[in-house]
Amino acid sequence: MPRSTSSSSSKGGPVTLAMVARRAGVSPQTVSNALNSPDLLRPETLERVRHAIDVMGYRPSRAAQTLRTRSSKLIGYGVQPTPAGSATPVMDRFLHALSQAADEAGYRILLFACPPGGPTLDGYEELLGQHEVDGFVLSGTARQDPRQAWLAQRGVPFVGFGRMWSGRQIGDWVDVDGASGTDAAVEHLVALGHRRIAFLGWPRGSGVGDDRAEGWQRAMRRHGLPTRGRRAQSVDDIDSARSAIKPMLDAGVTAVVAASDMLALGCYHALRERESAPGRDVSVIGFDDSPTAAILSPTLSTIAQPMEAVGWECVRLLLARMADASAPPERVLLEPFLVVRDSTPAVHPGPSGPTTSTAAR
Amino acid sequence: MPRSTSSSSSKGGPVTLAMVARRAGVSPQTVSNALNSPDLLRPETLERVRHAIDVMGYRPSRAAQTLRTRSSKLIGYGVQPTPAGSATPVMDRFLHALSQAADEAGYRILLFACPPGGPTLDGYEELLGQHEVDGFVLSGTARQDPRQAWLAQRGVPFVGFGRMWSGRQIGDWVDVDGASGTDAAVEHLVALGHRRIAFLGWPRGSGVGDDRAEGWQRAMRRHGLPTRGRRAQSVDDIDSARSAIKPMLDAGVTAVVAASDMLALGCYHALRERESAPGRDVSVIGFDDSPTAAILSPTLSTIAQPMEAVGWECVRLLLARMADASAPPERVLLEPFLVVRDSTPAVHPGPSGPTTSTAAR
DNA sequence: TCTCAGCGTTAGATCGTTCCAATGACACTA
DNA sequence: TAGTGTCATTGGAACGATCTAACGCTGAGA
Repeated sequence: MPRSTSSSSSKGGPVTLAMVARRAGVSPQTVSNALNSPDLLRPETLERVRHAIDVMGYRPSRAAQTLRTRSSKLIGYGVQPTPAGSATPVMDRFLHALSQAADEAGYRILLFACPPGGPTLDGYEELLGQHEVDGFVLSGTARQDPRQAWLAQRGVPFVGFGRMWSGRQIGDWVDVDGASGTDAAVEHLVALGHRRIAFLGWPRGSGVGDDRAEGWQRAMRRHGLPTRGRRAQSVDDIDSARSAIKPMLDAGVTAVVAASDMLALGCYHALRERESAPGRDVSVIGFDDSPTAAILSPTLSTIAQPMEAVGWECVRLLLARMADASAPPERVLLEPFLVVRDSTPAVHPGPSGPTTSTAAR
Repeated sequence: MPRSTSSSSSKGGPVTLAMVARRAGVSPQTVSNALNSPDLLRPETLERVRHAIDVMGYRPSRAAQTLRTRSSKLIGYGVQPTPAGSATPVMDRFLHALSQAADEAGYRILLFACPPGGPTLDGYEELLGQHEVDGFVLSGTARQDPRQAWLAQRGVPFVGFGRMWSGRQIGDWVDVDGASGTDAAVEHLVALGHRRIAFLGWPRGSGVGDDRAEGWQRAMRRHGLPTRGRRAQSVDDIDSARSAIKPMLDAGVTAVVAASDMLALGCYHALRERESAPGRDVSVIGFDDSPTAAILSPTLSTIAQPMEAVGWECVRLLLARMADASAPPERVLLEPFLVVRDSTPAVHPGPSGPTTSTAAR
């Protein structure tokens, strides 16, 4: 393994295609072909060129490639600062998956700062104007997000993490099936013997929140369980959540499915206030698997979003879109998964007792 | 303000320097000068060129600039996935500040995936080989981090977020003064009337942990308070922390300064176990201001790291290094700040009572 | 009177790569 | 033998910017 990467520091500039060509006794174009269309070369020539490349530690210059091919192999991603204490707590996983998936396809992720307020188009325009990126990954796509339409209009490939909940769907996106998550949460609780299961969600109108509520509702109906009067709503704040869930606890629910870990924590507080214990007296399931969930006491069962998979899928869809701009839009809905912890113990000793034939223990 | 940015989509390719030159009635080079050294142009020519640039919506092509100047205006940053439940909870703030600061200087941040284990050099080598980046920002610099030496050896500009705790200092870095943070924590507690203040840290030998311990120690000494037998240690895990702090509580400490929020949470558990209440009976201060801190009950007072400032400083130092490779290394130590919450209430009704003249209220 | 530095601008070469059209060598059919 | 086609390779021209050296002219210093 020669791999003398030091050659770049041995003499003046870096190793160029022409230098490799001279050494291998071929023309520059042949070296280019050896890299981009190896099947055009005769095997022995290919071997010779490859050897020269290896010995000299040659790496093509991205700048020159970009200039010539008009493709930077860069994907733009706008980082927004976390608004407050919540949201995207696992962004690093997403970003890691994103760059890893990009890397494997020969792309890289280029960051740029999105202003804290709503996402503006300035940053996107600038990156495009300078032909710096081939496409974008959007995240935190809100309702009525102007970016999708703006990008679509000028034919820029993009993929969103998150559906558009209102208006016409534009472009490709990857999202997590919140309904499926809360559905699974209900399934889990029913299997543990619960029948009076409340849902603590956000005020109606937020797409994500309504989606999560819907999964709870459909699972309840499937099991013939009542949903009327079992649904509470609150903004994503502990104290609001605490008071919002009280009536449900008064009504004797034995389990709560919350639309976020923050809301679930509100349940914890409401329970403690009435000297009940989360987990022991009332089971609680959160959503998002925030870092906090694992260290609460009792540790919080929660629905986790497969952030790595989201990252991979974003890159996959984006590459497909860049390969074929006219392909029909692709939308991927990923399944979240339930992380069972201590807030949903296996034996449910609540007032109603187990009603299904779940094997205890 | 014409600013017809649509011109790039009106006809074939993008607007080039030559096109602007033709329109302004000057040579391409003059347009280049208008952008890079405006003082070379006669004011009227400058105005004419600028007008043409504006009307045509011209933006220089980064690829061409990079090819010619051999400077990509890109800064590399390796994203590591969060190891487990801990660390880098506020990475998005850091990244946002980083890209914003870079943007303002005409640079951008390029991500690449660092393997989960130790940081390898492969990624850095590849980015350098292709001349994709002008410098690096390193984070999570561990003791004996090989990257610093490797980069320094080949003259690549870099700046680390985090000191090197062992071995010779290499290159520029930005770090947060942990000792100053714990010092401030002790100051705060003393002002509230506490005198028996314990420190719960990590096992000796970790640079960061020892640094934080040192601040507690020096502040205690300054106030003539005893530190012997007041220092507990534990790995960053709730249960370990809980049992580690027990002896201190038995010894009657009225406040605990912890080296991390996780350890602080261990204190909470230890206190509850003995039917004491964090905040009411014993004050607790954590470190890092993780998202969890604000939602614990009682909410946890904690030392927050100025992540935005760290980001800015990283970029500042890196740019300085790129401008002058032979300048003496610069090291920046930023002050963390105390976020006062409910775990350190103003009135300390512990067994010893307030000893200083803090206004009760 | 002669030299020379400075003025704002320009022509031409250059960075390292890929695209396009054309090359020569070779085997195949007619 | 000439014609046709395929294959592997090549020369030259972009891509869009910046760098260097020089343009013709003016006014100051010798």
